[in-house]
Amino acid sequence: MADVNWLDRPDVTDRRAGPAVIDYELIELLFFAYRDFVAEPDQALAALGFGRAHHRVLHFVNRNPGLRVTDLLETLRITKQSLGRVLKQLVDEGYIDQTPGPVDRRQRLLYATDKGKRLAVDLAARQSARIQAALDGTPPETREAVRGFLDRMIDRTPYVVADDEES
Amino acid sequence: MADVNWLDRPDVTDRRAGPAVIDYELIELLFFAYRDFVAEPDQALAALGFGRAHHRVLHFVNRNPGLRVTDLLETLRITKQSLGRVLKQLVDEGYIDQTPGPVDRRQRLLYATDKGKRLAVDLAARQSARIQAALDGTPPETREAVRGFLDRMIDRTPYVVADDEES
DNA sequence: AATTTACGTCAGCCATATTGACTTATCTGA
DNA sequence: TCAGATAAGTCAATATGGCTGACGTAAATT
Repeated sequence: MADVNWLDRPDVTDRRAGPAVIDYELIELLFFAYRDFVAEPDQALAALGFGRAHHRVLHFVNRNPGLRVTDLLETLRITKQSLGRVLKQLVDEGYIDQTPGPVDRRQRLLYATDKGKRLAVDLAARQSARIQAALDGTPPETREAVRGFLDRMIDRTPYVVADDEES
Repeated sequence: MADVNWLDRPDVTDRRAGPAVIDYELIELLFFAYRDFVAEPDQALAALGFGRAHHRVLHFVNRNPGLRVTDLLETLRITKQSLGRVLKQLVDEGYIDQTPGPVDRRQRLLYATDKGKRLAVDLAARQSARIQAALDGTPPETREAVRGFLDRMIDRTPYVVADDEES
């Protein structure tokens, strides 16, 4: 059952049709790192009957009190219907409050309740601990290099929400 | 519709119950970076009637010719039944070949076909291009810092496959 | 010969996403 | 003022990718 030694392996890929060099190492490290990065919160959430989708919603609401539903849709890049189900559960179970926007009363501004804050912070603390362990003993430049790299991995082209109607 | 400026925001979290400092910035950058990292292959795959699951299987088979089904299960950390579905499609549509193990004939060693290799390389090239763009203009230390960070983000505790029977 | 292993399969379930169509309330601009 | 746009919610159907549980079969191991 010898482990497959994925990391630091020779590149045996047929690259006749591809570019000169493909960074398989970082591609695979990103896959494995992200897999384990989300696995820990997933476990904690499962005990509450929640999933990854609830985590994302609660996280961004907690981080941005008074967030509008539309903002959440753009951030998560999911549809209103997908969000609806998950958000409803979080509201019903007392993790998130909705209040009408003071200026635009069509809006339902979202706030994490105390219970919601506690869960959000608990999950974030686990993930942060993993990050800090991975940075442990490295100079500040390491975190800065990682920060810059991840930042530049993000699409900067403005995201357009798939037109629901108007087509 | 002003964008929510997620990055570099003040930490408004109630941390009474949490650790002194939570690295929200890297937590969120990881989410956004990974979201966009997989979104591009997803689009290309959708045109072929495949999904993210097919991508992962094809990728690791292509990278490790002669991989056993068991190895793939450990790498992806999914069940045999889940793998079965997507693997069968990839085999049926000529992206992956299965051949009996020369020494242990119970094994079905997996190989990407030429067609499979072409798709795998095409997808990897897109992801690699994104990575290279994110590293563009940075010194070699940046890639090394990222590599080390991601590597240390991976769980090192040996993964035990959920006992199917033997319980 | 008995047991274990590698792999596959049937059946059903769940979570998360999708598209499309429609409603309600509210805001905004000509 | 009122027509149209916008914010949000909802119903229904569908797809994908996971899961558990239960079996089956062939081949290797002890």
